[in-house]
Parts: sequence; structure tokens; C-alpha cells
Amino acid sequence: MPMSMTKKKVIQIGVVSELTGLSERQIRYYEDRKLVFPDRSKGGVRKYSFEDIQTIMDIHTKLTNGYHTVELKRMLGC
Amino acid sequence: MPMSMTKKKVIQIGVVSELTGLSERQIRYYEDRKLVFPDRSKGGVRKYSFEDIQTIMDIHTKLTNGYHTVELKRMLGC
DNA sequence: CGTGTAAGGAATTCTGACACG
DNA sequence: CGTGTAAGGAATTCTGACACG
Repeated sequence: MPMSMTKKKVIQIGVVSELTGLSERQIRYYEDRKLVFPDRSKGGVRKYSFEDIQTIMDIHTKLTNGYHTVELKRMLGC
Repeated sequence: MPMSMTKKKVIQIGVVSELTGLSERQIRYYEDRKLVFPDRSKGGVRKYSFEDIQTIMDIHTKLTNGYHTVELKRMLGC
């Protein structure tokens, strides 16, 4: 039953921003586009996992390569 | 050069409190006693690693077993 | 000694919107 | 479309102190 560390949602957006080099705006936008799914604290603060950070960096790379968020969403279940 | 995830200081005290079941007061006290060494954000907010969380739980267990923080500090370099 | 708490301030995050295009 | 920004409020964290003992 213990969840692997990579999937534990414990990191706040400020740290994610530092680790990825992306703006909080970008990170929140990817969530808006249904590409990342952070948890929320009782107060509504977003919590990400290390896996989410990987995903976010991947999203940004693909956007840089010309993809659109809608296409990335389609690619999800593959 | 990449640091292992277990040592990345990215978790704030609120989450550490949830994961360990300890109060923030207790967690801060262990730092005061030089038993844990979180990083700090520019604004002074504490950031812990998964390894720190292990350490904190271990400290609390030992305190429960009758040890004192001073003794735990001595045990550190062994 | 190790921990609880009330106190006031500061850092961090949140949302919705306007902007560009 | 994807991202920047200013705006105001809310959640979270910080420190130093008093308390018990």
C-alpha cells in the first residue's frame, strides 16, 4: 500500500517553478489544459509529485517543438 | 551531479507534519536541537527532503523510547 | 526537557481578468 | 494559443515568548 516517492504529491508550485525553470503561470496553465493533476491542500494550495515535474518538463519541451496542448492531451492515453 | 530525489529539499513543514503526524512545533524543535537540517527559501521557509522525514520519524521514535535530544545528537556521527 | 499556544508579521499561493495576437 | 502582469484576498509559515515542570 505504500506509495512510491515519485508519486507523492508534496511539492508546491514555487519549488516546481524553480526545479523546472518555468513560470507558475505556465505550470497552472498546463493544469487548466488537463495535462497535469496536482493535489490540493485543504486551503487550495497545489501539491505536485516528482513525476508531475517530469510531466511538466516534457509538456514544455513538446510545446517548444511545435505541439499544441490539445494534441498533447490526445497523446496522453497512448 | 544529479542529486537523488530522497535528498532534494522540496517539502514544506506543513506536509512533513501531515506525513509524520508530528506537530510543526516538534519538527522545528528537532532543528533547534541540531538533529535535522532543512534548506530555506529566500523568504525563510523551511524545505525538507524525504530523507529528512525519515530522520524526523526516527528522532521521534527514539524520544518516545526515552532518549534525549542531546544523546541523539551524539549518536549522529556513528 | 520537549511540546502547546496565542500574537503579529512576512512569504507564498490563489483566482479572474486584461493584454497580445 | 500560450504566457505576462497587476490586484486583492486567503492560506501557510516564521519568530520569540510564556507556560508546564
